[in-house]
Amino acid sequence: MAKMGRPRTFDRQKAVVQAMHLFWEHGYEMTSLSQLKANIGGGISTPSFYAAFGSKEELFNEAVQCYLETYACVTDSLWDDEIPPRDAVELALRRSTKMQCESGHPKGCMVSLGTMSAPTPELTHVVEPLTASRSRTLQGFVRCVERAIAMGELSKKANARSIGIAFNSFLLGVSILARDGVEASDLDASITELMKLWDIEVCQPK
Amino acid sequence: MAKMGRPRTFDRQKAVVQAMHLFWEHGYEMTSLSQLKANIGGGISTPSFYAAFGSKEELFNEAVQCYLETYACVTDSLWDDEIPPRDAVELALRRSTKMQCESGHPKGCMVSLGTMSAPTPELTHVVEPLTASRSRTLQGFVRCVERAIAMGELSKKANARSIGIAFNSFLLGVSILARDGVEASDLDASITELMKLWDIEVCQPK
DNA sequence: TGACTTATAGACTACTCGATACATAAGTTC
DNA sequence: GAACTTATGTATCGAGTAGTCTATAAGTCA
Repeated sequence: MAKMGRPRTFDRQKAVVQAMHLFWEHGYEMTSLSQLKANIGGGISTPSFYAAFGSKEELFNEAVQCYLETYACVTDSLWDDEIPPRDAVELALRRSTKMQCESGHPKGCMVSLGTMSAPTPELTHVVEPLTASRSRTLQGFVRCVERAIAMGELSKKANARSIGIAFNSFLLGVSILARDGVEASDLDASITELMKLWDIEVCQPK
Repeated sequence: MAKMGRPRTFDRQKAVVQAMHLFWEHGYEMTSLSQLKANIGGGISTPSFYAAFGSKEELFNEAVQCYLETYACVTDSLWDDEIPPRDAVELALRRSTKMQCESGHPKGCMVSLGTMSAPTPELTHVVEPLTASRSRTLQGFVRCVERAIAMGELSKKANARSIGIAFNSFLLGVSILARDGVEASDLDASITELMKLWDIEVCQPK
């Protein structure tokens, strides 16, 4: 049975993607309803917007969900136990950096740059999924180091949390550098340097 | 000769510092005139604000200048040729991280977090001093690595720009981690790990 | 055909934004 | 004292914010 009532003049899923790009670029608060309406299916009216999405906040949540299910997957290797931990870390860094510098969408990572998106305490909950995702990624890096220690690849003396924070902090910084226009090749080369941090912790053969 | 006219009811320099803290926390756009007025000397009126500072943008510029001349000095070691380059890098990282986690002002670095402060192209110039400062800091890190190579401390094969980007990206990430509530001690420990990146590039004695 | 359902368009609400006009208050200088 | 200078308070501006009301258009179902 087909849907009843007057059909929508725009593609709802495409609209969520367009909204995601706007929120990604400008943050939650700085993306206005006018911008969103203007960029959805060649422009829609206010009631159409509210009928389709409920509110700005609900659309933001959908956009974040969409981001997490697509672009954010570049760091999935951090939780893949099939991949050797060193490769998992390097893959996450290289894939994420490459994604953040791609054309066709805003530079940087929506999750990282979302720190400033809701500067007032009342709006903290809006941006909570982003905070949670950052926390999860940090845990992912730490987890890989822990796995390497458990496997005997890294020394038992290695500080998993400190090393994990180092990799994670580097990756967060990439968002800002990508926004500032640093070339993807430069960032990729700096990952090669950063990975030496791993190699220096490797257990020396006796 | 004392100043003519009715005296101001608030301390202008203190007001700039208070404004700096607000801009630091919320960014340029998300800091409203109401907030600024309310937080200056127990509350001032609109005309008093404009008489004293000209406009929101001019006050922001003053606040940025104030930041650069005070808090931002934590990375000054990067341009101090009296300090051995490795120490200069480590000092900049540790001092900046410590400052970013201090209480008494917003967490993170105003310069780093200012990326998102002016999301529209028309406002890019407002935030230009912050962009310039980020670029300068990156150059500072690269410069230290170059100095170490010239001194023979680091291998001639070392890629100064890549290594500099790695240190700089880490430090940019610290702003986001500090906002997210990561402990200063954890960040400091991760600096210890990161500095191994330097040591691995050191010329091996033959 | 007519009842039902959903989306649309235009007008409008209450509020906040940054910024200004005008009259007045509070000082210094002569 | 009067003239001058600067800051202040009240009241307001036009624009933009998120969101709502009412009526109508455009479909499906019986």
